[in-house]
Amino acid sequence: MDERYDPKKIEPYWQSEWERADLYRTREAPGRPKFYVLEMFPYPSGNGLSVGHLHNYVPCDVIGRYKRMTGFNVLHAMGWDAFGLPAENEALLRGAHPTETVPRYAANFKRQLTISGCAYDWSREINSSSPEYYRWTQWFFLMLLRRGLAYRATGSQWWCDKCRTILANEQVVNGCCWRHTDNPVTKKDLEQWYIKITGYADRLLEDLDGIDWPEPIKLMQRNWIGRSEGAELAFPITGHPKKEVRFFTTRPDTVFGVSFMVLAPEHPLVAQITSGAQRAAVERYASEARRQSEIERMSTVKEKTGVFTGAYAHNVFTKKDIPIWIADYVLMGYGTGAIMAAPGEDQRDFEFAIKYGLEIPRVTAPADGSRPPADRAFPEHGIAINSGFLDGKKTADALRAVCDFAERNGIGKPTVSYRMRDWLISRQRYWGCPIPIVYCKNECGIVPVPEDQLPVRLPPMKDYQPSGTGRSPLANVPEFVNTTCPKCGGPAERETDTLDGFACSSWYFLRFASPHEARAPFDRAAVDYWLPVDLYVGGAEHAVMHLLYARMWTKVMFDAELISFQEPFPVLRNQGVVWAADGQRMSKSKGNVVTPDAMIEKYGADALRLWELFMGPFDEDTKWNESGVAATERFIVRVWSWVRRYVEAGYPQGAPSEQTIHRAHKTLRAVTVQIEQMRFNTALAAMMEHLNYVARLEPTALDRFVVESFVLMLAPMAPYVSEELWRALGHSDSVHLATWPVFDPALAHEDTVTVVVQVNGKVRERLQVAAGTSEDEVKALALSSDAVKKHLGDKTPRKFIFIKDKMLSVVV
RNA sequence: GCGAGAGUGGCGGAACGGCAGACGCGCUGGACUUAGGAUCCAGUGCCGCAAGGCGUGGGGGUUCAAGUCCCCCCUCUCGCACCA
Repeated sequence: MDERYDPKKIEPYWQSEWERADLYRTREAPGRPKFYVLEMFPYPSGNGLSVGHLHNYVPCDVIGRYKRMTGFNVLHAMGWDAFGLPAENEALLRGAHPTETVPRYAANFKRQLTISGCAYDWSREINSSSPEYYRWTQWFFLMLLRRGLAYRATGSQWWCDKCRTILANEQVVNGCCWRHTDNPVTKKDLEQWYIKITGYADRLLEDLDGIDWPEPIKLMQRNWIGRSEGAELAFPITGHPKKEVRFFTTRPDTVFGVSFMVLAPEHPLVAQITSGAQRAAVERYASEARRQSEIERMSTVKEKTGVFTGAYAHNVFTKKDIPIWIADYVLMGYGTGAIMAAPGEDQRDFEFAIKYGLEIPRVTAPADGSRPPADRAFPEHGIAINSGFLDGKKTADALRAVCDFAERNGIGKPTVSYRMRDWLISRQRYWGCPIPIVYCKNECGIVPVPEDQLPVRLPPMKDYQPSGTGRSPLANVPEFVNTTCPKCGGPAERETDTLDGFACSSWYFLRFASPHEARAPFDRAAVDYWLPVDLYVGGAEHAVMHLLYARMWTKVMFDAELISFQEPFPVLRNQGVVWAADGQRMSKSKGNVVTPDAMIEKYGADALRLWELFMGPFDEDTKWNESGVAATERFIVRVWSWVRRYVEAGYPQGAPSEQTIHRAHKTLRAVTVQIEQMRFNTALAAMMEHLNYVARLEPTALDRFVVESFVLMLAPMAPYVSEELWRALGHSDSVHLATWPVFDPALAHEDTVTVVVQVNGKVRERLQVAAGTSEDEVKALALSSDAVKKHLGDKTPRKFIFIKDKMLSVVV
């Protein structure tokens, strides 16, 4: 064993030894419990990994290695979410083609993860942009289509007329195009594919209760789904005998207070009912509303605006005709795109009514009998007033009464509305999974590509420019577009849009179970064995979309009887964000990125890993500080010297003191418990504390258990140095195939404890007593203590509170 | 605006309602050294010579006992955006 710890020497050596032994290959092991640990599917960016990314990968690796040592058959694999906008943008800006860059970048990620000591079964590596993979993404899309969960509808997208292409939200900067920052973007209507995720809204909501996820994430999903109960009602439009305004409300009890209605500017009724006199103003307002950038629409300080359509609806409750307005605060995408305005009970309607001088009836009074406030709306529940047959009813009762009335009279019914909308899955992009659909020019219409003809391959394109029509660049490839109809054999065109990248990441966790299965997306037996994922780890930024889509696809597969579980990730944890030393997000443009490569070069991978674990709680944000890596390297050096002295002494089976044995077991207990809880920082602190003690001991005051248990505890966290130390201790098998040491609870138990004596809540004495000492004994000891006597003075204790092995509180 | 999370030494952070500051960084002193940005030893919340007192963003409260529980307020971070 070398005198000096030299990571540059041992890390590459063990790396190649492990590869030679194929150490991390997951082998089927019947009879052993399985554990599937998974990190969120990364996009292999050209910038490579930073030390921030490792804050996810290293902890997962520790869990995987730890579980393996405790007898689990562990699945830990890695793959690439390789389709997507960044690769395409890079191609457009720099001419670097994704078919070349993606494998190169992925290889770089793999290299970085490997030198960082992360144990993946690389034989299971997958890549969502490979035909072997996206063939099955297409297969899933067709399954959704078959089950009535995919449909076409018009949706509007951002459009830059200089790029002559569709823009993603993130490509719209200050209302202008990202490449033409002085060119305002507009909206363009396109026929696109949607996934009917709203049909799963209730299940997605209910099943949150049964999964072990961080509460904030669950809450975000609940808010995103945004279930609200209410009623859908309709009022006839005056002067248009067959037309009515259908609207959703959560407060049907306020119908007697409805003094006007508001439609979304995009509402189809607008064109039909607007009066001649108002037409010009309405059209002007509608087109302005449409042009508004997201930023403008998001502004909360913006004053409410709107325009009268000149048309009236008939409030069937008050029997009054009420004006119909349009306003951009009513959104076409929610409910029916129309509202009944109850300005007395809704603050937005109130503001609108004030501004345009509309009537503000008050139909809800506070339950305490006071009057509603005059200067604002009263949106809380209360008692119905000025409301005909509802008068005197509590809000909840009035609500039901209106629903009953509406149902009896055929003007509406109770309804549930969701904030969540269907998933727009079409992308007008080249670098994505082609949508396996053909449009027949004869009679057949929309025809799915038969499964045996999958995959629809992405054609190689050397130089792709936008089509200029809003279709993806694929529209420029005649060999791709022109095809024959699978049904009638006649001329047909292929769908040129590609699938949203979230489609690829909605099922990848299944693929790792049988990554090379060629006849199906996955092998049922392998999925039954490995899934669901036992521990899923990723950033909170994926709280909603990815996790919701993946959950929905899982439920669809369950319904299709392809799998036997309904939740893909029963346990989810979020790692914290590692901020750069300057407090900003690490990014190449800010020049504050710290790479694992640089840290490994300077301190070694083990030191980097330990610092990733030690720098703070795994799930909390923290700031990068390089001096910590130097500190964990020092820790490793101290372990090295300690073990080396023991090895050089001929690893004696010495005579450790009772205290040494106790400390070894206590540390082992702490580390075991804390790794299970993913509290790596305190686990490592316990090991440091233990080392501070044992490092002073002579080798003859140690034994194999004391030394080896330490090396074994270190193994998941610092795999290289622990392998080297393990071999130096005379083992011929890898430490990573060894078994996690077991602590003896009796030995880990404290024999002597410090019992604190408080007088009136202040600590006045500390007594060293045997664990389990009785209250009477402690009391006697305490009362005979000078310090306690001094603070008691001549007062008599009134009360004693005794917590065994902890404290005695004396109240006088 | 709504929702969520967080405020503890010079710094990162520990702490089943029960000894606040584990562990580490930094700093101070010392040892060993030609040398030290190496290693080892000691010290290190604040005030105080000491006894002791004060301390977990601020203010109240519950309790024998509060960083931890309750109420009000302040600051920061993240997420969402007029959801009828």
